[in-house]
Amino acid sequence: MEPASGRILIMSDTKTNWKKTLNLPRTSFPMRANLAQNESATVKRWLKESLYERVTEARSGGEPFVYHDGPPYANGSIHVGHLLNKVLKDIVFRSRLLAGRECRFVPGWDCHGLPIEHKVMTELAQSGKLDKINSLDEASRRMAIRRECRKDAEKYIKLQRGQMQRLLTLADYDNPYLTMNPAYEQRVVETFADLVSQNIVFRQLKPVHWSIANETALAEAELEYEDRIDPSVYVDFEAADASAVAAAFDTELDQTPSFMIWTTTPWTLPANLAIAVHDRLLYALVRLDGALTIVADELVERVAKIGGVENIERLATCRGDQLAGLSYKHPFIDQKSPVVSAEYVTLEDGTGLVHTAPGHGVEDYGTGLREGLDIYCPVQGDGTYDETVPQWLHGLSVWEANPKVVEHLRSSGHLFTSIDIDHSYPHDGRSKTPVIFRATEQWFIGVDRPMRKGGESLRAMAMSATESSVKFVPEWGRNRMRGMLESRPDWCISRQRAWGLPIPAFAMPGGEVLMTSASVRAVAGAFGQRGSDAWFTETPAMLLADYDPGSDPDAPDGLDIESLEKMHDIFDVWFESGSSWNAVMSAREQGYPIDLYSEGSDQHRGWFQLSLLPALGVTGEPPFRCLLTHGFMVDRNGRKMSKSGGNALNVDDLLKDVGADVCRWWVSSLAFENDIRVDLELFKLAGESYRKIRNTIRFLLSNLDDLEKPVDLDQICSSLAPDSLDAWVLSQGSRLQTDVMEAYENYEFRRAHLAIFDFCNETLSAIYCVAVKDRLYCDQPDSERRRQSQATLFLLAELLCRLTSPILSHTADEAWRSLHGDEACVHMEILRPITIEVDSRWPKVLEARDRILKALEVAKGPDQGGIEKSLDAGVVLPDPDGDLHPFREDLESMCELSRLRCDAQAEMIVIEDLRSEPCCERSWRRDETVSKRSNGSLLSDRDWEAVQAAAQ
RNA sequence: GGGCUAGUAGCUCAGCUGGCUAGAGCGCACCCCUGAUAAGGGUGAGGUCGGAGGUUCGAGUCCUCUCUGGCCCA
Repeated sequence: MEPASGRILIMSDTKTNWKKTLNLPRTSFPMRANLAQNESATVKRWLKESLYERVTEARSGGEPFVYHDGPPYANGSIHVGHLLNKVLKDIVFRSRLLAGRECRFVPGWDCHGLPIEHKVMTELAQSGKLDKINSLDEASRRMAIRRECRKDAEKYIKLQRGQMQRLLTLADYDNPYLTMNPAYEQRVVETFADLVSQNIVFRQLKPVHWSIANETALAEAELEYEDRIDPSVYVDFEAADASAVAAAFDTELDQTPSFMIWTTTPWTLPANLAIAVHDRLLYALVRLDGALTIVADELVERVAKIGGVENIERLATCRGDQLAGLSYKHPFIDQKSPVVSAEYVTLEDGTGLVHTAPGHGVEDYGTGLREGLDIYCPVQGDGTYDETVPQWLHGLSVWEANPKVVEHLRSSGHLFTSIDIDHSYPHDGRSKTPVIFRATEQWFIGVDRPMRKGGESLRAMAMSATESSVKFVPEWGRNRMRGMLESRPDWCISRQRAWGLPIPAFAMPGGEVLMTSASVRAVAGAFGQRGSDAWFTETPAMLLADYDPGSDPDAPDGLDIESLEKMHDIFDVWFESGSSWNAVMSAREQGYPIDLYSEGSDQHRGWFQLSLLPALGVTGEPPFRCLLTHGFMVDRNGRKMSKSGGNALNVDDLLKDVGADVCRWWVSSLAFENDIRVDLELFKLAGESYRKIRNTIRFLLSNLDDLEKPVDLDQICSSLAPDSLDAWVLSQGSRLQTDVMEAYENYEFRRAHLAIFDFCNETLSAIYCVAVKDRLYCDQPDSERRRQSQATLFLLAELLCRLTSPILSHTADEAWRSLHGDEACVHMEILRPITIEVDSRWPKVLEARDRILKALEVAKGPDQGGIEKSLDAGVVLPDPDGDLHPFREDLESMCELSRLRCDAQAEMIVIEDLRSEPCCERSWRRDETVSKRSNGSLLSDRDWEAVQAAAQ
């Protein structure tokens, strides 16, 4: 743009390349992180340098923080959920180390259990090896399976360990805990021995979810509910005594009525031992197309409609309690059974009269116990009937039996009607086959049994611990835990599989069982020495070599070790992981109770609760002081993620694509207690803000090239003038440090993340770095002003490296090494307090900056003068109190102005157009001191002096 | 079906015990810089706070119901 006419135009006589005379940024710290490649090198270097050992050693003597890793299952590749979990834990661990706490982190893996065994069995079947294994004797067969399972677990531990390390997590990966290690197994069994001594372990016949495919009892956690079509049958059970029924209804009868029941599992009818009614419900005696039957009064019309009945004739009604005590004849077995009352009878489905088979249902079982019924279960482990059922059902599987039973009822005239229904039915999560309820002998830990020591029950102790002595993050975890404890049944700890830790019980010839605290402890010792394989390879006498019945007060009478036989149950894997506070933390003398357990919110019922119960039984104290939970991953539409759903993200790809530090930065940005939306886009977004941090650090580093390092923090802080920009930015840094460390302390990683981001984005990038660019680039290299800002930049760089190191563990280390040389490692650092005096008028200065920037924006308008660059502008700033004047020079830099004048008389900001004034060729500022120099160039005083000094 | 929990700008989130014209960052639009340059700076436009009732002088914030998700159970 041409200057206005009449002004003096000063032109330079030279065409010097001034760029060469500037102190421009230089650094080896690249803008492009190339994380995928460089992070792998970092992982290797940390391992080579034994970082975990060195840093944990260096922190010994600090205030202890006891942290315990929950074991993931050693099966398959890690998924995004693991990524979240492990990164959160690593942020906790590293931030505690940064705070100078003594802390260790032992990673662990859950190795036993059905999922591995099922997979191994499937693979063995596919490769044709299963037939050979099945031909072995039972002990050898189990050993063969166990060997395969162990290999499989080891394979995945190795894979997952590599993946977790690739996430830049720091842990004692050389000495992890594995639930299949002998030392671990010993501790688990010892934990069990303590519970046995508390008198709360017992054996009982109980219907359990039974997987026919795997021939084992299943825990709730192993079930999946899926839709399934079953025959829904309405069956007439003929009353045994018509006159008794007539009396109950207070009427007269001309034929024998039936009780109509409803079930979707006709195969359980051979085990029917009762009909349950509700005391307070009203029941009707009705004639349905001529047949006399009894149904809940409210359901008569619905039932009749389902059966296609045309004529409904209500004869009488009575309450359920009138029916209880009557009896009926089984439709195809020669027996009479009672009508009983039960609270769980509802009018939602069926007829209001509930078919009760105590061997095939949890509620039925409860009723059976109360009414003194047999817990009768004619179905064997393989899902076929035994010899106690009618001949025509012998040997049939329950699924084959369903249509046969229906047909039989139809032909005998007992079937009112049958329709197929589609309903939610429990399935074995692994084999995807439907499960049945079946009564079997199982081992339990009783949650309501009084313990020998103290007389309290586990449930009572757990409730009280939940109420008061455990901290929950977030707080609603307490409610959740409480609700789950209130409703939990006795803990069934036995499983009928090969791949697990044997429950050390021995059968005596008379049917009695040897399992005392001392005998269990003896077997634990054997496991510790020889591993739990010993159960399959050794005799009872060998396993009990250290057991002396003579000194065991609980030993059964007439015990003869030689005549014992090993029993075949193994522990629920939850009992193994639930003993980790003992098998890992106590065993390694890390302390008890543990300061923090942190897992997904599903673990309220899982690991948290199942660690709490054994620990209370053994120590009387909860194993943890604080429970931290995170939510679950959902896809971009908020739907759950699953491998089978096809919406899961592959972690290996993610790491290749965006890098671990970006993933970690993303994790730190989450409100992790809620559901977490995961999508590649969101990682890319995190990548953008990661780059902002990286570039800010890069700017700091690149201006330290010619600075003598290190810089003494305390010396700089005490030498800075409180009204200097450097003092201001360091005071902001000090506050950042306090905020971030407090956020880390309280597991508010998001707060730390935002504080760090805002500091880089606003405090540094937008304000401080912009302001000091001119002095860094144009001042003489060793000018006091420049050196002071460089020292400040150095301290800021160190601060950012330290504060980001728990999150950006690779990048922070990379920057630290750029600052201190390749031998250094930021993760060895602890924080130091920053004390600096700062002028209290700084908020006013920043507020003035905002006003000036807005005024400049207005001045851009074509009708307002059209000054588009701030260096073309001068500003007159109202300063009635003289508060701003001391900051004049810094404020000028912060707004990138050529001139700023504070004026006590001015009433509003005035923008001066300086475009007609000479511009310094080197600094591009329109400074008052710009003039033509002896070599013909146009330079300001400062720049002219700098050029001359450099020339010497 | 039950317990716990979430639903605020396109996105990620703040909004404590009810009192503001509902905030921030990213993204977006426009502009500047080209000596942080596959960078940097400035300004600005975006919301009936899932929906419907109710309590209150006043509700994103309390109550009831409801819709859509998540975890754990049945």
